[in-house]
Amino acid sequence: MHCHDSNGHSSCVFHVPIFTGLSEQETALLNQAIYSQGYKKGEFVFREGELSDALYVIHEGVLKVTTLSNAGKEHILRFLFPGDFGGLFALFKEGLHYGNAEAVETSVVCRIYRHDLKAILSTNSEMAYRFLAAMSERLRDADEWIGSMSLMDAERRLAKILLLYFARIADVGTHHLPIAKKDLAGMIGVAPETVSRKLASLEAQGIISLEGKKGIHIINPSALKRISDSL
Amino acid sequence: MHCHDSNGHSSCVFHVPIFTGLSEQETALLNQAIYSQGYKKGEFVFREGELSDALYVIHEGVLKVTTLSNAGKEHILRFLFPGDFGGLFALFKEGLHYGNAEAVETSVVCRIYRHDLKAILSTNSEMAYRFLAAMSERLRDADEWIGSMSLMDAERRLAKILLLYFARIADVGTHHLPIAKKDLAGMIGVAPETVSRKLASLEAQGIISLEGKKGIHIINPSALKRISDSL
DNA sequence: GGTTTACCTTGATGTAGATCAAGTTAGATG
DNA sequence: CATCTAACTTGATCTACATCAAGGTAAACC
Repeated sequence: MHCHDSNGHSSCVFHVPIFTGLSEQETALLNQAIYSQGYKKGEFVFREGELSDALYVIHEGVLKVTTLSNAGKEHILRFLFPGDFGGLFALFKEGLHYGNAEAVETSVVCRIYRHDLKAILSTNSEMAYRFLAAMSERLRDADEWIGSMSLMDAERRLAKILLLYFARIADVGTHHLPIAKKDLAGMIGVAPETVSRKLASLEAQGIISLEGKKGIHIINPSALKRISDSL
Repeated sequence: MHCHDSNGHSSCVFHVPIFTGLSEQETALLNQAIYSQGYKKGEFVFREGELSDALYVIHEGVLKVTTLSNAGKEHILRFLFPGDFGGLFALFKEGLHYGNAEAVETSVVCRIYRHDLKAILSTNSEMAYRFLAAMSERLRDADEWIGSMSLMDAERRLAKILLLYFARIADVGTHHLPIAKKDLAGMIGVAPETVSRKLASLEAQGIISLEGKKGIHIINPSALKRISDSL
């Protein structure tokens, strides 16, 4: 299925920074190469160990990317929001996916096959360059997170992840985290109980307020920033 | 200074996978664009916060890339060995370096300026594609390491880093780690004392043997593998 | 090559956070 | 809408590792 929105215009990837500034011809080419698919909550877009030859771009919804350790413990690598892309390693290294991508809520994901992407990249070096820039940014984020994991305590990491995700969430226009707290725990590498306690502590300090299971309101973002920067 | 080895042939980057398969003309172009510089132990190739417009490729020696937390605690992101490259973020995002690159021993580093690299990439899409592949591999490594940091204990992380670096070191042809143990500690995010104790424990189990300050011999790599994979 | 210095080792103590356990609640499901 | 179930909370205990402290030792430097 090709990817068009209700107006009949192409959609999916055209609001993604990497794909901006294409000529009309290239746009048409790219548009032809896009396949979209819907996923319900809990469904997998791809799984660890699968062979793949496509780039995945999130159009709607949220995916979580996880890896399983040999003993079966799950670790959450990242969440993907609209405009984010995934599956890079399997795409470029012609290898296997090293993570699972699971829909956290009903989602639409666009797919561009390697063959088509390669063709577009080879005629558009600006786009290839933007791709390199986007990947170096992701690499920077990963490096920063490695640093945080190794020298920040649970409270600081929590403050950091809250700021990080609410910055993304604010784009989407809601302050309701579509993420279970145990998943939050999985991301920052602590036990769910610890997240519970730390969130309660932040609420007691008046920095955030909690409502229901997934409702987290940031009352005082600069206090969070102070905590996460304090080391 | 342009970069030539003692035979008068171009060197530095031509044994680096990304730069293979260039035409004669492109090789000449690239060769013209390479500047090399020597660094003594302890000297910095670049520093956090500096503006930069070059790609750095390690020719000889070892660099360590570190970040400083706001409070001044150092974390080691990675070591760079001959053939590795660094400075990607500042290069592609036209931003500032987010890490310090320091020579761990006498080193030679080659530099390719953005302007020249861009020119070469734009006429050689295969090379741009190889660059993307190399970066996706580094991203995978970073992701894997984030997972390890969050769900492995000190002993497993130590086993993993030993295997990781000795695989690289073996290429270079020595089993003598050019890295102080406190730096090893900095990489895996534990206290130096813990590294001391865990190494002693591994030696007691007959898996490694220690000699002098930086001498670590891997006696039983598969035992290390078993430890690092056991979760 | 002797001296200096930073690195390393080993032991003792403290603590953040994991784990275990048991009760509570929100939201999914039919 | 009622029920059911997975997620969450809160408390008690336990442990791996950090931190503090005080020698020892290799390597770097003159």
